Amino acid sequence: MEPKRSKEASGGSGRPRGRVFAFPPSPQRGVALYLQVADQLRGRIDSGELAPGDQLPPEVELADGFGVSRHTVRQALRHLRDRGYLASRQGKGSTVRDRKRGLQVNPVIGSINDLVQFASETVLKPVSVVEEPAGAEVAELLDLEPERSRVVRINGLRCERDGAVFGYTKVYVPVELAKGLRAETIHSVPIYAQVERNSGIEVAGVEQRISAGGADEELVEHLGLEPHEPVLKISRLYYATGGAPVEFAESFHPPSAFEYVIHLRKGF
Amino acid sequence: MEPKRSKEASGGSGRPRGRVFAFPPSPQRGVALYLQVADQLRGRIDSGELAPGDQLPPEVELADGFGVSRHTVRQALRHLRDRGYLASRQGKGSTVRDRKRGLQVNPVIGSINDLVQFASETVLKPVSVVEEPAGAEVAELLDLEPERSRVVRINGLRCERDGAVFGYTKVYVPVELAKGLRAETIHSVPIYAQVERNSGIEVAGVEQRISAGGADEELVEHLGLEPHEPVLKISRLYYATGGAPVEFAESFHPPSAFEYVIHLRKGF
DNA sequence: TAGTGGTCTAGACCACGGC
DNA sequence: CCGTGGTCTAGACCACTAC
Repeated sequence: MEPKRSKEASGGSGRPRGRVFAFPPSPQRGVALYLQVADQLRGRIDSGELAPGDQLPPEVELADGFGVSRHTVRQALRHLRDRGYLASRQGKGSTVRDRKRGLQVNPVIGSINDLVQFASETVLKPVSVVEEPAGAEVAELLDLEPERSRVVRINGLRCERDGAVFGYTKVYVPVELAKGLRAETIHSVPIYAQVERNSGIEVAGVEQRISAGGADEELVEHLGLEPHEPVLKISRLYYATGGAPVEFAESFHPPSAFEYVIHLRKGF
Repeated sequence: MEPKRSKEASGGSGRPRGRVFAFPPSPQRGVALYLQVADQLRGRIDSGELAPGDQLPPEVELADGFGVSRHTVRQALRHLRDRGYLASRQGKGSTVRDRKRGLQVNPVIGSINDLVQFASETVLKPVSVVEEPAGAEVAELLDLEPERSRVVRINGLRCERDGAVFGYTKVYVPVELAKGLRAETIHSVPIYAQVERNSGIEVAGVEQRISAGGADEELVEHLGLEPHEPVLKISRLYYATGGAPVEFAESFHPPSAFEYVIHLRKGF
């Protein structure tokens, strides 16, 4: 017994005790233990120390190595499994999965939170920000008058936090809703979130259409592709509670750098 | 202590002891306790006894009512949360979600049932059915031994009921699971459904990866595309309850003929 | 038979939300 | 301050896989 530890963080933080898989410098306080464990493992995966196909040590061994209980290790593994990093099979073990950069729509529900999560893990590096008349297609989608209505268009590179580019995005926002858009925060704060905050309009949903296309000059230039090279095209229409469109975005991704993963499970 | 229970099922099954939320008739043996708890709760939700917006009893109370530990209750709640039935907030409690609206309805494909629906509305016109050794990639995905294991491969055209072709599909099934596959029914009965029926294995989920690629000779021939023309590529890995892969399928669609639409709505 | 993940219990402290 | 979900420990048995 005696689960006492006189803790300070959520549920307590760890004290190094194990060996091989222990926390290197010092466990962060204030962060859930299982997240620290998951981060450690994810780091080993991202760094290539654990390659796709590799088998993880048994849970009990991990628990011992990290100096945590097996339950905590399992929580960490579940976290990584949910995010596509691992696969586990009873009686066999857990193995590292091949995970391209991509949007994971998880368990069954693709909630908008997945999108938020995804956006917060990536960076939009603006290439151009212009105000212009809405073209026919954009006007149609945003419920504006073609040519007469004006939109703010933001083109930029989709990057990982480490700078790796995995896509090119064009975002269209009606000028009226783009008032408070700050160029300085575009790279880190999702545009739809800024629009939400500035306009008071709440984004209630997103309609995504996934298709394929060939690279045009713009993509060739910014993504270093060959002309007409196949790219994954994802267009998103954000709309407010009443159904009014708020923002339209098109993203283009080289298939080698991005994959859209959807998990469907048999419902009840 | 004394966690002994001399059980027969996985981790033991429950014995009615609680009151309000106890198991009515008799808990099924052989089914995980947390699934039985989840089923009970889901029943109350589906029947309307627990309506959207309603708050669930606290976890400790549920645990007491069902006569299980809080951990088991939490596992059940997580199960339901993952499936869009519930939302939980620290300090507040768990509430029933409006699953109709809260879940992204996907006009094309959204849950596994939509996939069934989709498959039943379309036709697979077989071009070739062959038995062959599993290649490296397919063996990896289906958890088979490369070259030694054999698979049945079915290539065919995806058509609307009216005959319009909108894609090309390659399906791989381990020979052991393909025994009862009848060529005559391939066009109308989804292959995974036939595998299910013949093998007794139940498909529990599907992992879909959406990407883009260029048309190869096979696609040029059967879909009438230009070489290297961009196509939408969707790979599906069907797996059974334990996670064992059952079937792998690759579909290729010209962007002009097929679009993947996903609708996300703001949950809590 | 041994190893590994899956399930379960009993009990405890912490953080958040509202009173 | 209290109630509720979130996290964590320690220990145990079961089921599936492979040897």
